[in-house]
Amino acid sequence: MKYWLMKSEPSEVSIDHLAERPNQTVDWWGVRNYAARNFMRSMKLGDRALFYHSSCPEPGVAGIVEIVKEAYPDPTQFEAGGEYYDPKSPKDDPRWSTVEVKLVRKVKLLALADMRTIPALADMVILRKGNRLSVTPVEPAEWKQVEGSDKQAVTTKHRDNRIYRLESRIPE
DNA sequence: GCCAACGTTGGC
DNA sequence: GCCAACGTTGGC
Repeated sequence: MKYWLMKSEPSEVSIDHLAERPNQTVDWWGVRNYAARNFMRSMKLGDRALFYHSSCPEPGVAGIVEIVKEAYPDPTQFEAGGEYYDPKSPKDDPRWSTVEVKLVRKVKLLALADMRTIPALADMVILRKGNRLSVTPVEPAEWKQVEGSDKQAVTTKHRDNRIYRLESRIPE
């Protein structure tokens, strides 16, 4: 299984759109960049992706999604007059692809500003200067770091005065 | 709104 | 194939 990061503008599709429709899959149409497209074409069923909010007041990782349908031709490239129409895309060899995802879970927002302070994430593609790719690969160690970032360590003192640490998931 | 960084286009 | 001009992304 591979890991990815996929950007979405919350004004278009936010993590709450997915959370409100838990069983609905989301078609990731509209990618018009070859590098991002190639990453989508290499995605496999069951791969997971960080759902990233971009171009918004607080950019960052808002959730985790799973790939539920592998790459197929993006229908919007053939919609004449549409915003994503590409007249140069051959019908018999479509230029643009899309995948479908579904929500695994929402996470407590891991803000971009905070990601920059986490040493384990220093090499993330998304954090590199000038990076604009809307779909990027994520290293397993980076994934582990982000995936666990909304687990809060709770310290409890018991009667015997020993200290126990529990991992508890923060709601939302 | 600014601007850095990158991708795409098209003339040559 | 080069590269200048232009367009887009996206954080700030």
